[in-house]
Amino acid sequence: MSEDVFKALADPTRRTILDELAERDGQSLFEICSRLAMKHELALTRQAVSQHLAVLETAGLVVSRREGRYKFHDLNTQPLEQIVTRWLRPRAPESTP
Amino acid sequence: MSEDVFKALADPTRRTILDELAERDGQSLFEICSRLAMKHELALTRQAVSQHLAVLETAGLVVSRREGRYKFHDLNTQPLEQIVTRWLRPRAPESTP
DNA sequence: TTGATAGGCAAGTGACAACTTGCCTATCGT
DNA sequence: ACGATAGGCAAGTTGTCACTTGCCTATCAA
Repeated sequence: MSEDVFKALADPTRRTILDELAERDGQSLFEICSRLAMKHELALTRQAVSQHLAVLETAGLVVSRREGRYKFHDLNTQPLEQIVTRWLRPRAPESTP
Repeated sequence: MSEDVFKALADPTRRTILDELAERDGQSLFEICSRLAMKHELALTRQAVSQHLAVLETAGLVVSRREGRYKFHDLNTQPLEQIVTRWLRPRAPESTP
């Protein structure tokens, strides 16, 4: 459902998480936590980030894979494509008549 | 600010308004109200729709022009383009190595 | 000028979402 | 086995957002 995608993108912290995953795929929860703290001065608890990741995963924007006690997260940009084409009408060099 | 764009797109009613403006540009507040009621069974007050339009206008997704006692609203898809390219990395035929 | 129409401003309410706190489970190293 | 590390679950709180209600301004028609 694209509803979940829009709701997931509504939060600035979640968008920053997507930025970080776009920069480097396959990060664990703790890696994302420290990156948010270091690079973005976002001092969130581990649970807060975990909940954000759950929202992103429900939206399909993040895919996770478990390996042992680690859980790695990957970015999935596929749900983004449909949300733009929703209002972008076929391009005409001039505006519509 | 793209922050406003994401917040504007977070609400399903606002997305429906964008749908209606994509279908027909230059609608007044009352036209949008009745369209939401007729086509989408969204029985909102005039003020509710007006507030939604204000949010969309702040985000730059809707541009309005006043003529007499009427205020016409037009869709502007330009702010949408940047929000996609934010995470869409350069395309490779296969997945990243 | 009066009434009707199109829209605006501001305070109040209810619901949801972000975040925290506290506790619990699972995997790895020694 | 034991401690440490990586993560999960659930309840509570606070703030924000969507929506309503009530009143006010501006334009047009008669």
